[in-house]
Amino acid sequence: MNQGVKVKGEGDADSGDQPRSASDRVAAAIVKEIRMGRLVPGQHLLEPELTSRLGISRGSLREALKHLAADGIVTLSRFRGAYISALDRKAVYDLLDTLEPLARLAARRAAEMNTSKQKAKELQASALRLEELQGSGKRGDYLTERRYFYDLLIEMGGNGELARVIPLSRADLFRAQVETRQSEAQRRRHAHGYRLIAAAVMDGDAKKADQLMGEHFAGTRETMDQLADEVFPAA
Amino acid sequence: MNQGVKVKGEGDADSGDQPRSASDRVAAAIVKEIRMGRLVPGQHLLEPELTSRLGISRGSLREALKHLAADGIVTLSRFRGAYISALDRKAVYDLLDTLEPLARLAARRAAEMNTSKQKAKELQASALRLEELQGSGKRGDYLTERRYFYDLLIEMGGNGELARVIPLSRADLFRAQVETRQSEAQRRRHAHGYRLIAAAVMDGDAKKADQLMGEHFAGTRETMDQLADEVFPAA
DNA sequence: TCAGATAAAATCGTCAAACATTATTGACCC
DNA sequence: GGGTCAATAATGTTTGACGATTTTATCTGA
Repeated sequence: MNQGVKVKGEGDADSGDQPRSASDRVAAAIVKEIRMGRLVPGQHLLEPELTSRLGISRGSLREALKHLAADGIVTLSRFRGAYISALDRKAVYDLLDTLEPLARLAARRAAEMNTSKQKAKELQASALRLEELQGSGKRGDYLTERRYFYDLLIEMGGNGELARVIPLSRADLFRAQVETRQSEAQRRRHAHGYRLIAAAVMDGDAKKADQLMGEHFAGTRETMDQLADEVFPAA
Repeated sequence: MNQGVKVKGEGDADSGDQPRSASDRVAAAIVKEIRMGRLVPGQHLLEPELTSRLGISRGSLREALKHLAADGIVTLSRFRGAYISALDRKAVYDLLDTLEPLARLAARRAAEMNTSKQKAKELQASALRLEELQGSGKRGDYLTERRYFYDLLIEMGGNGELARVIPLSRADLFRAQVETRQSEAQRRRHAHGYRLIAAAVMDGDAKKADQLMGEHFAGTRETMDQLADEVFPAA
């Protein structure tokens, strides 16, 4: 059996530099617009409007929407179209419970793979930028930098599966939804957590990086507990 | 800003009973064929062949392939098409590292939510079927039952995010790749692990369910260590 | 005026056909 | 056998079409 099947593994990894397809570009554009606040949770995405604005065909757009729906960023409803997902309180806690062990794994692995001090420095630089951007009012820039921080952390760990699975885009959505509703102190604590984590990674202290990420999530849960119900859509 | 945006949350959850789209059916069909061994890792998926065999248009097929690529089940290479992903050794260990904390979370939550004894019994029944199917030679049936076991475990936990994130289909792919290469003892241990987990869930012993799932993964890693290199594609 | 029924418009899901771009194949030549 | 180049096949993307369904607008009657 299986005669003459050409095996194409994953090690090829030529997927990094090949030009992205139209649907990938569209998906990235939509996630970016969410971070920037131009698309808000609950918003209805109309195919005619998007195809004309982004200059692509319906087919490519639908591929992108399918992708985003798989990531949980948009919700597809038959014959009613695509909506930017809105996370209710339970969905947020579920997201945090799921994201936490993955983020801790990422932090641990990044600290263990301390081969590249270059990347670790970049991580610290990103953490510093986060503390600067926090409170500057540039919400979109803060969220974009935060996403970069996580992408870097995961890349450092070198676990390709984690990079595929960890719901960072969904976390973007969650952050975009609650970011403006937090107090100054809450925002400051959040940004400061990243600097502590980056320092532990730089030190190669995997156990501490893991623990700090856990405390970071504990802080986020505390913040969520304090948020008013109006932040979340009706259950 | 954001004037007049109708908020559509996720609580609606009417997505359960609405008829599946063509692309969803196709994606499910392909995953099933992988479990059944009719599609093997590394195999090239040709659009003309699939559209005619499955009776759908190219557009719908491409949506399905995009979905599967997001799940890491097929690898898309520009202008060269879709291949069933082949996991090399590192990818397998990465998958196990990522999957383990999620599976433990699922087991813990399922044990905590011990409201529905009905579901717990179903879980135990599934575990029993797994021990029967193990060694029966019905590889496809075993993998399908195993997938059902995990789906049930996750559903019991009630964490929707976990259900979206956990890479079960990728685990299916991994299992399909190595299942026939395991020894009788390895297969028996694997199947038996599920029964122990189901029992802990039934008892509502979250800590034990978590720990047992961890041991289950330790066993799987041990099995992987013992497998020959020929099982995996060239790095 | 307003609630309910009806018609019209808009939108989605799917398919079919077409064209441009790229990879693969195979003939040809040395 | 190895290399060059045209023919072939497959993919990426677009456009147009049609039925199904939802949403919006209009009309009616109380």
